Amino acid sequence: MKYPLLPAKPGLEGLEERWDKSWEQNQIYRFDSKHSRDQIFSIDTPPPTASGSLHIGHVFSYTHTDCVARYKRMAGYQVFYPMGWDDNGLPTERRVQNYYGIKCDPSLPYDPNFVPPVEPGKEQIPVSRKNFVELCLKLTTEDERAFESTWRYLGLSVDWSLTYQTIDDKCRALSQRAFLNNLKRGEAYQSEAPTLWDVTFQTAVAQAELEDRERPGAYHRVSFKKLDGSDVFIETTRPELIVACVALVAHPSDERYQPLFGSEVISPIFGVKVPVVTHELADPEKGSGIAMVCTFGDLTDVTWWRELQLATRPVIGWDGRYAQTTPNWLTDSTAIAAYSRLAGKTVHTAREQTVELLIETGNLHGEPKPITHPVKFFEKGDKPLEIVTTRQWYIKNGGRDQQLRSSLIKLGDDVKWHPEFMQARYSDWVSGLNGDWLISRQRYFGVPIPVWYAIDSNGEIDYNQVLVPDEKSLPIDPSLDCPNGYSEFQRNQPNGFAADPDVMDTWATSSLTPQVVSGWSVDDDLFTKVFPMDLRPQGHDIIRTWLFSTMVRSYLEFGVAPWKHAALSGWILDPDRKKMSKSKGNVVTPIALFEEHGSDAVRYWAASGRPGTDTAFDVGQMKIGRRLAIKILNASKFVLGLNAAPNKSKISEPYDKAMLAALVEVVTQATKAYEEFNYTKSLEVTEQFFWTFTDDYVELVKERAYRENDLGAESAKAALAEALNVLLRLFAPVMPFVTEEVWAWWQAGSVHQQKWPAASELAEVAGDAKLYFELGEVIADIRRVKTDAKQSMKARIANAQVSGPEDVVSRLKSAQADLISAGGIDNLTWNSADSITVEAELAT
RNA sequence: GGGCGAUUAGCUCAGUUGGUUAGAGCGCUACCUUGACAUGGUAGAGGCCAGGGGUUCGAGUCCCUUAUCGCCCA
Repeated sequence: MKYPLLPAKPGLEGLEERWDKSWEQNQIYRFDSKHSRDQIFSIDTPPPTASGSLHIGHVFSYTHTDCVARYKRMAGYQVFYPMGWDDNGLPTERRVQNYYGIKCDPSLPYDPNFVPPVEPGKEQIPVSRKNFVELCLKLTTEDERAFESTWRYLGLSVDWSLTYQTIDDKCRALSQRAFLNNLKRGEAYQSEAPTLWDVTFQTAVAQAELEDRERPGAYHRVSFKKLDGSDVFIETTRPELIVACVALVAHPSDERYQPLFGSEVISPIFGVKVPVVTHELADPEKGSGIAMVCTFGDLTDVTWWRELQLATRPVIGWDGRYAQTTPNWLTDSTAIAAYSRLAGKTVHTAREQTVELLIETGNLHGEPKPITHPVKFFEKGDKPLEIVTTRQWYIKNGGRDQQLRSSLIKLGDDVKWHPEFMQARYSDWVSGLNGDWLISRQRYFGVPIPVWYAIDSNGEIDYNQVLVPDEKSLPIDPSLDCPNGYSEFQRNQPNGFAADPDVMDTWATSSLTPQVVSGWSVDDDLFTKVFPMDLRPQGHDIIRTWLFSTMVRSYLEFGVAPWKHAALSGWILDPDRKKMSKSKGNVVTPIALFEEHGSDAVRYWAASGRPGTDTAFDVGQMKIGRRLAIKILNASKFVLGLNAAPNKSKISEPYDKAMLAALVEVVTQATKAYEEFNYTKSLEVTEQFFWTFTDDYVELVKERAYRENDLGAESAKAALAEALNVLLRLFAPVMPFVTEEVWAWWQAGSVHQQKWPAASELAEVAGDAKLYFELGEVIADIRRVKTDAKQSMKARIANAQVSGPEDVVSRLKSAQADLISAGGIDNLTWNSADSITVEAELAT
């Protein structure tokens, strides 16, 4: 057998572009739905956020999934492996604002001729919502093109014909349909309630998007007046909310305040009478033990307000500023004058003003005591959240329904978690929920909430009269489309209709990725074949958001878990064990790494990070991967340069059979590892064998293989070719480019469409693996003698004596010709001993 | 404060249901250019398995505890 395609000097350069093109042309990874459910393996790929850049952490986790996908494909499954882009939502808005120097003003009319400036100016140009959305789409399309080429360079075996965007028509329609189903079943509802609110983005924020940050604050000791004129002291970090105070609260068992319970006190500066109430949550240890309840300083205030049915006195508006009009609970002239110093101010300024007022009125006692305390932030925001009362849409998630909560926790048992301990993160999160899922966002680029409201004859919007669209008309934009039975001129008119102005939370759409890719409600045949999906790979940091919300939507719609397996990948840490992030400036761009080390080498590094384990960014590991890739090229070139071809009937030598027996064991272990999604283990056992194969086996059989017209040579060549054939397939999931390159030198088709090696393939020629390891040990001992004597490996050994147990010696004798030639031994003798020992003396 | 995870060679990590003398690669040191490979190869040195206590014939592995680090939650 001659191999005309075998290169004289093999190399890794250019493999990525060449094979990506070939795979695309030959549609190697195209999903074919003409298979039954049990032959299909479906993957619910995480859609990366389009408005950013792919970083090394993405490369890490997506490689893991790709290794599993490639294994499953070779193991005989039709792999359903789509890619999506998460392009709706706030990150895109921000990127578009900064990139073009524009901002969205929904009150403006659409300008079809608007062209954004080449360079963003100092002042952001206001544009209509439609113009804004158009620019979002334009920029995300460009970003997504770049993402796809990065993924192709990395060698992800996705079927690119299945790509989706969370903002595309299909996703918007599906997201709206799912919402309308939730609405129909009573799982989606609107409610006017205190809501965590980001004043910068002017949008509501869900529990899952919260972040506690340590911030400096100060306890201000402030006096309220009892009705008898004496003082009662509270300590507060938010004196600016005195104007919004509705009660004082203390623990029911607190002796100090017993006489006050049920009475009223008068607030400083504003002279408002507020009741003194009791509640278990009031902490006697904290401050003076009695606290001010306001509308709303924090979530505890909301609890007190709700459970004790206190008054509502809102002062902070959606823009984070104090209301211009004087609140109606302030009546006397000093209070009104005092409020004029707060009206229109930010929270920060109002606090300064209130402190001044407290000093002027003699109600601040002592210096404020500085403290550091956790303050709630929107994870993407940089101002503390306020709590404002707004009308919002919610989806039930068990946060207020013990039965649903228990069902969702139990649903976690229907998913197999990798690693297992990740299930605890899920259960803990669900157990700790304290409200339903707030899905409406007061933003522009996203999936619109697909409803309108009737307007009564007085021109007031009636939020109880929700107008919904026909399913067939989805996706709709209620600000552009009309509800059934109305016409456009009735928009915002008495007896007409008004659009819901909000969009849905990004997670409200991305929680539906299994439905999106499976063709739910669009392609029933596909849906039954790929849903529930086999695998959800994702980062463990978004268990509370993406994983949980996906469970919720699937449970509400179908009553089942959306996947059989969830594989949680770890994070990439920089060499100082810090999480890599843009703000630290320690992010590495993937393309530069691919070009420097080769994609296979980068994948090798990624695959050496165990499932669920945080892994250090390590260029050294990529260098090892590169060395392995080069070794694969060279070892293959050696085997094929012998014109070797697989032929089991020619394999006669015991040592050749021993090597194949050892390989059978590797196949068994590598397969078992992949069945547990443990690509790292599989790579490790394969790699370890491969190095013994090249260092020991190849060296030992080399001379025999070079002989001509010799049965021993035929045996060696056939065994080498059989082994190469198996090894290339074992390496293929981790190192798709170099294995494909070598495969093409001597085989037809793509290695990625071959069968995963089975132990049974080699069973008939597998001998006794023990000989493989024992002979390796002996040759290593021979080499050591030469190294110790600082001699070349070519140096002759005059006399060698190999000792060992009888059975070992008899095995080794069956390969003594190989040992003599590889070791350069002139005179070899055997001896009996308890363990293998080698004595050798160099020829002079 | 609660939960989860980690701690093994200078570095990055394996170490299976407890079972001989704890492994690999990188780095380091020495040597070798041999008909696949210098983008190599051969070998060597290097470890109180975080500390303490316990269970056991036997513990890196199981239990308790302390410390340090990371993450999630309050």
